[in-house]
Amino acid sequence: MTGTGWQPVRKTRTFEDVLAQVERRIAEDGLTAGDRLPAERQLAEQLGVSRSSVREAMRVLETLGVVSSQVGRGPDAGAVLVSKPDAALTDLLRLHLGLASLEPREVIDTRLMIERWTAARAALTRPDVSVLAEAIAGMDRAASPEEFVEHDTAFHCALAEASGNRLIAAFMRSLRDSLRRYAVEAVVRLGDTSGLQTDHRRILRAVLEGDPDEATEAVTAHLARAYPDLCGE
Amino acid sequence: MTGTGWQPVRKTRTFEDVLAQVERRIAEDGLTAGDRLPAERQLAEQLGVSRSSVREAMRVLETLGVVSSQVGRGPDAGAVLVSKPDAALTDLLRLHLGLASLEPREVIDTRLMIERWTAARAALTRPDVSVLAEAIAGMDRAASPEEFVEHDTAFHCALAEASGNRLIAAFMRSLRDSLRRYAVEAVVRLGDTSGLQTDHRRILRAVLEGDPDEATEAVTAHLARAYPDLCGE
DNA sequence: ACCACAGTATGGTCAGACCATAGCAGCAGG
DNA sequence: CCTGCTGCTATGGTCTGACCATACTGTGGT
Repeated sequence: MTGTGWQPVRKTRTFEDVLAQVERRIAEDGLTAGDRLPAERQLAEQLGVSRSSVREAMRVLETLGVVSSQVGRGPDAGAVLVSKPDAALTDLLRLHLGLASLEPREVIDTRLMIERWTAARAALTRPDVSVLAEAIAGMDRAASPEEFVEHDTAFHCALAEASGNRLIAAFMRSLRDSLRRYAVEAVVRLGDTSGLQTDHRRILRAVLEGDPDEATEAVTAHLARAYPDLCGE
Repeated sequence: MTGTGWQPVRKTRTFEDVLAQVERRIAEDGLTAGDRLPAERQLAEQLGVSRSSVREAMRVLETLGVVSSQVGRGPDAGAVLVSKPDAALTDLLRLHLGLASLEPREVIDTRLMIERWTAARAALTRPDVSVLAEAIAGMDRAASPEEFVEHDTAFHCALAEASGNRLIAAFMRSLRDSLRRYAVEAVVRLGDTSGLQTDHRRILRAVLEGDPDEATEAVTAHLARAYPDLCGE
């Protein structure tokens, strides 16, 4: 694993073989989140490799949010299959942003794309809007830009959850994590948050009334207000 | 690293400390793709940890598409910073699909979202369409569903590249990799690919004429034809 | 019934060794 | 002077075996 397309003929490393075996076992045995993997020493013996190689494979799986390792003993100890792609996506975005191999504009553009989609979807599914309303109230009470952004994140992530697509929701959470700094900057730059709140209420109203086009329009206007230099086309 | 939000108070493991140090060094020294990291043994000595811990950290960075390790000696040997998020995203999607923690419908929905965005963007930027035309010609020549899907993937990925957003383009490539099986199934199920080709030409025409709304409409109709059971809302 | 304690399986870390690889430096021969 | 071979060396990749901290498990005493 670790990439299907690779031009170099590079010999597969031992830990990659372990990864392939584990993945095969997951597929064949139909393992899902909550199931346990064999212990490291046991797996090493089964596959005829050293524990180091097994550990490196575990590290990869852990990075991808597929397993979680717990020390100690008992039913919850050892390597357990989980489903936490959020951390992996967050790390991915943060590191590539740090490497300057992704520009903020690209990440913010992606966020706009996701927001438009989730808003329209949420308007169609008529979700429970109490979380959204609570987030707006939290922003009203916020005493600092950081606190405002915290509730703002909750609002937009709740919208993403409401869309019913876990992949897109996970992506949204990771994007917000990576963009927290820019979000705070945007709030500070604006100074007044009343315009943003007007947008939030307009989005909430559109979702409540089940009007996907209006919801899309509302989030577009919202992000254009927050990042005026990036949303002009 | 490995996730910013974590409720358990778990003691930071050594390799996580190494990751944090490496990430700090990347940020402080302004390292970018192409720069070299210290050798494993050297890094271990500098940080006062064992080589195993350094290696586990390297495995994480490699999984996230941030470094690439080359054996041997010389300027290209050792751990080099790269920027290859594709493999990481592909592995992420494939594993979570295998774990049944993501359903195909969610991944296909995500694809629809991205396609609509990239088509509209491509129509606005008026890209070089020769690659798109060549992909369509390749599909005309295709002798098998697999070959057809190969050129189809090239077409849609080229559209994503044309949008100018590397993050979204990378996501698109990963989605196509993960969905290859479903794409082939869809082509086989349809039997006749002339309808799909009509769609492709319509998309190309919309991009050529710089009509983003028509481009969006065209890809939506295209995916509705390919996955009729998933695109009804 | 409860509690204290030893047993044990787990992941986490370390030290040290060996291997294959691939560039590099030096030397021998033209 | 140039060319080609050869040994050196730094690199990642792997293995072994050890030790630690942790947290459940079972036992025995109260």
